[in-house]
Amino acid sequence: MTTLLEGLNPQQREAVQHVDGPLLIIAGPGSGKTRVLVHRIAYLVRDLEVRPWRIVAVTFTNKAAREMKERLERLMGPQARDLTMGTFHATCAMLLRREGDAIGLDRTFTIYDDEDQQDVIKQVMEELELDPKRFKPQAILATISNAKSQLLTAEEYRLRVQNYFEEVVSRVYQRYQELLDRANAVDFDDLLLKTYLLFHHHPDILERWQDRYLHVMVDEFQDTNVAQYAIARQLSGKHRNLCVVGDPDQSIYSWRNADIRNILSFQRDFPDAKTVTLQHNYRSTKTVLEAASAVIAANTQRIPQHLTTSNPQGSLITVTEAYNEEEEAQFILREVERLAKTQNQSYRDCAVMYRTNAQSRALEEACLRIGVPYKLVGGVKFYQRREVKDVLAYLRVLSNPGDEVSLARILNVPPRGIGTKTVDQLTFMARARGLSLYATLEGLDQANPADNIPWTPRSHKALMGFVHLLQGLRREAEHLQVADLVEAVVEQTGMRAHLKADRQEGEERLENVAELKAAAGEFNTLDSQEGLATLLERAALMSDVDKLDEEQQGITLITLHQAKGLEFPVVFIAGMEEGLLPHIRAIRDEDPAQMEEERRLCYVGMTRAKERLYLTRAFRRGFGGRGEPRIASRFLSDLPRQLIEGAAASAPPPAPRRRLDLAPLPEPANTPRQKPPLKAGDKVHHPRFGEGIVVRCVPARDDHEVTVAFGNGQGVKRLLLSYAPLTVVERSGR
DNA sequence: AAAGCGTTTATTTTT
DNA sequence: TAAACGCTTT
Repeated sequence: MTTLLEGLNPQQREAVQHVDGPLLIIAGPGSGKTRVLVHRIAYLVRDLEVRPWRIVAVTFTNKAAREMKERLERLMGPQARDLTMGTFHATCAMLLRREGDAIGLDRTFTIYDDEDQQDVIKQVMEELELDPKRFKPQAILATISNAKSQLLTAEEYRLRVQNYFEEVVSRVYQRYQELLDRANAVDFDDLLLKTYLLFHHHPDILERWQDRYLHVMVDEFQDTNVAQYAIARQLSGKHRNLCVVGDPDQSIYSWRNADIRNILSFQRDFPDAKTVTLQHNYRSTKTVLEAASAVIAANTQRIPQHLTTSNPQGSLITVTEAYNEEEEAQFILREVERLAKTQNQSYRDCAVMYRTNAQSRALEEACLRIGVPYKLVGGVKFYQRREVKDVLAYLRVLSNPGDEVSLARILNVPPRGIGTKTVDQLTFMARARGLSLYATLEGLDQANPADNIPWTPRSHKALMGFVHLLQGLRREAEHLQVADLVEAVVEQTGMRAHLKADRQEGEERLENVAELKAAAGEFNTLDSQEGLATLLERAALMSDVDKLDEEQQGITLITLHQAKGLEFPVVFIAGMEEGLLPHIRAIRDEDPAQMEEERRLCYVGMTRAKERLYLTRAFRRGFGGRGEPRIASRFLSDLPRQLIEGAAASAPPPAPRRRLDLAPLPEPANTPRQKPPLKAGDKVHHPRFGEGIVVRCVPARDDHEVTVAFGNGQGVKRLLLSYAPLTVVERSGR
């Protein structure tokens, strides 16, 4: 038996050993916080004889939970399986399945994803005769989500309405919730809100769980929202052993309503909390750490950290400018190849990170062209692909016939002659009779000609066929193993035949369906109902990072957000440009808080690197066809010069290269040297922004960066002289 | 009812 | 750019 405290530094040891009362661990990147959490749990179980089932640990992704559990199994054997470990959402789903009865939630409830939610919102808006152009469903949904994250129910939200938009939201929220409740469905936010309400209104139930959980731990605390923190407090309310781990500098999910103030609230709510700070980095080279620290230091709303490392200085950070997106990707892959050949670096050691998913395309294409294997994280999520969701919708209805979003989705999938008009009339009929859609459908079986049926005999026959199909499948669902049920659905609904008929994408779609069946196979050991429920829950709560396989060969393509918590020997961050990182939105909104979050995102990306870090950008990026000229990210200028090699250290870059294997792009109309630099005070004209006055013009690479203040509320723009279609209206006096 | 066509429009991050 | 929408045709 190894000693659990061996090999820990004093601060880590302090965190592991503080087991009585609240504990806040501020853990810098690479400071071994997972190690601390794992050892702390093992210490509790092995040395202090806490029963594993009395510990709950909440992680940010299912993957993190799985890995932690695996490590714990190695330390303490199979009893690690008794630990409660998962994301907030998964943990709450578990609690609600067990206790939901108390708040009128049937255990077969369906979890609605973003797409399902939008369907409901649109339906509600139609019902309330709200113009989706005036009020974007997206925006309404986001506002509702925000309210829920702060534990505001529809009623409570209504009391706080401040303006007309919120008034509209309030009405939609009310009806939206009615529909969800009636469908025995919850959305992501409900998983949290309803858990909170369950405990809030049923102190007896809360007490049972409070008794059970002697220790509550929360990882990635900086990215929790108000509801999540409230639940953590509820659960730990009795024993007060709440341990939270986080790093304010790595808070990057405020757009998902994460509230960095939770850290301050924690200190206020638990004034006796012990705080441990982990600032020694075991991951990165000195160079990487210094550079990242320099970038994050520019944030004003933060507590300064001093990160240290005993790791070697390591190689310089490479900053590269490519002509366009394709060349950027090509540079990255050439470099990957070079490292593989000369540095004996394996593909799986390399990751390319970017701000937006759209950027993955150029990278993917380059991988395919050059023949480098890759693992794409995210993009179009597996469980959200149309054909997969269609099959899942059938399964959801079989499990929970009240799920009207799914029922509406499959009524005519594959096409069976039930058109929008028939569906509308069916919905109307259900409303009129006060029945669910499903009950109305089943009722059609006994319909007699006296009921004036508002559709043609042909439609009626189609509807009856559908009813019988579902009834047959429901019977089979009772005894079939999940994978076989998937098979039955694909076969009997005619989806297989329908997909086969699609020459273009049919094959790929069938493969996806087969993959779903394989995923279902994992739950074949469970009994039919349990297996079905587990598959549906997995489909709803699985994230893409969860599926990332470190063992698999290939470079990783991943967004900066998803990269949180991961590490790679070699990291490329692509698209270091104004408008991308920081994102245009943070610039346009001129919101310092958003801008600081962009900077944190950059920091998170940089600190993923263990040995080598590359920051790349493109002069032009395909956006609406013809590439627009781009300006270097402001974050690049925060890098200490001596840590950088490559173009951006202000040395002139190589002239834009032409790619040989593609048709040459047209040369820009004006090459830099033909255009005399402008001077401050010059009056210029831009076809889009109109007239403006030059504020500044400085040499940048083999070009000039011009800052122009435009009139007409266009604001101040930074442009590249060679690419901006500027014409001089008037020279300032000289 | 369904496929096909042209137009618009909006561009982040995801449990 | 490309997705999503709405309109028209078959």
